[in-house]
Amino acid sequence: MPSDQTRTAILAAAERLYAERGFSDVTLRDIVSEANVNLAAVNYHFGSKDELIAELFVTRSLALNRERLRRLRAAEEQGGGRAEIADILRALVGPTLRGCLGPENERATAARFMIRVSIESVPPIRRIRNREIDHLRKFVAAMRRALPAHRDVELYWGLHFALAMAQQTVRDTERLAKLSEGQCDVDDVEAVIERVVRVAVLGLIASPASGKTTERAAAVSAR
Amino acid sequence: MPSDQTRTAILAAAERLYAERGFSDVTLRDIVSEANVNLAAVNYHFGSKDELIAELFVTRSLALNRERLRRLRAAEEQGGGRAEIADILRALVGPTLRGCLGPENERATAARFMIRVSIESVPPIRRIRNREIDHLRKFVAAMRRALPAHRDVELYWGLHFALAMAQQTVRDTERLAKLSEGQCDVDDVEAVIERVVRVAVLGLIASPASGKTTERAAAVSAR
DNA sequence: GATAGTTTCATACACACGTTTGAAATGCAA
DNA sequence: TTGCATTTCAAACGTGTGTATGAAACTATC
Repeated sequence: MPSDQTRTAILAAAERLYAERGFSDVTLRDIVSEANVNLAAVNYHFGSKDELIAELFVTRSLALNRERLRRLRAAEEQGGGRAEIADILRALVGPTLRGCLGPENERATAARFMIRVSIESVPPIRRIRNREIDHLRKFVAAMRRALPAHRDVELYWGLHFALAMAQQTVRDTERLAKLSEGQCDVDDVEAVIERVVRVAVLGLIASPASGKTTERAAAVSAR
Repeated sequence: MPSDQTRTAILAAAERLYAERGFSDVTLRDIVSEANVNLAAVNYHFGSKDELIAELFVTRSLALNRERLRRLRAAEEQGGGRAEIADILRALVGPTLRGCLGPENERATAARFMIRVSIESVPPIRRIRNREIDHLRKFVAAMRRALPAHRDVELYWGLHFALAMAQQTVRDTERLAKLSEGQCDVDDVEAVIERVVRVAVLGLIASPASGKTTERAAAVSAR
């Protein structure tokens, strides 16, 4: 029975450091020092540095996608098979933001790591990352049901922008804080989520390709 | 009189490679090979790898900021000192997108390099990057004049989201293309700019903090 | 408690990196 | 041409990296 104590310690330390400093700036020696294990332990338990990164990515990617889908299904179930567009986007960006922002910095590591992944393209990740497309397609399908009058292009752009705002908020919290001199409260995660969702929905609803844009946008913005 | 032929070749090659593959994946040997110069030339002309990056960044950063400000001033002049919010955001995201997207890949290098800069935080850049805050503050000031009823926080978020959508579009063109199976046309740069500006403006106008959100959002989306 | 399998450890290897060196080549003024 | 400064070049240096090795320590089964 292998005691995966060392394994776990390595994974935790690696994720923490990668999230903080990025892949290229973290060496195996940094990781083993942080995890208080021997240098050779990484290669013994994971085979190589790349496989360690890949394992981290697969684990977190699956968890994030599962959480997103869980919330999407819940929203669709509640609406009898058709979820509101706002709820769909909330299911998409919520898990990412919740994991990255907020005062409690412990759980932030996982999602911050995923953001790193979306930035730096280390070889082992690029292969796995194509699966994300399929995952996102499920959200496009849900959006299609929510906004049947919209052309697909508009939905793609809407999803793209929603993710853009969420990820950039995580990535560049520092700049936003400096620019606003702390006025933009990133600790209130739910408020940030609503903000992202609101703008994304507005952009979708008011899309020039769909009819009745005026009333729809007005209805949303009046909430 | 120093013939800066080598210098220029190094700068061009470095920018091209950094834009393509990021800083950490490009070695000096890659650069000098691409530029067809000797390995020692980099240290002779620039002192170190970091100083080469810094020089690239300073040059491009100044150029981008200058272009942005030029367009902002033009918009303000045309409006008699007060520019429309859409024109302000256009002046902000336009130069970035124009430099990065579009079919002609030659000029794309410069802006794509700047995007890399905004992603990877190599030490020499982090120092210089604080100046960007001051630059962005000028746009906040212009936005304040355009939307005097808005609280500053809303303006910060609006600017943040506009930049987010622009930068993510540049950064993740590939994912958007794959997801939409080529339906999202990123080659029509001006259309992309309008798309980003429109969504950002909608988010600002319909901001819950300002009065009369409904009519404003309706007016914009009806255009 | 002996033994086989698993895990840890100190150490070393091979390599790629940024940088340095000193000589050769080049350009330019007198 | 001569003399001097600038620029190029091949080669090497030192360092930090991921990985490999083989012995030691540990664990569990009989």
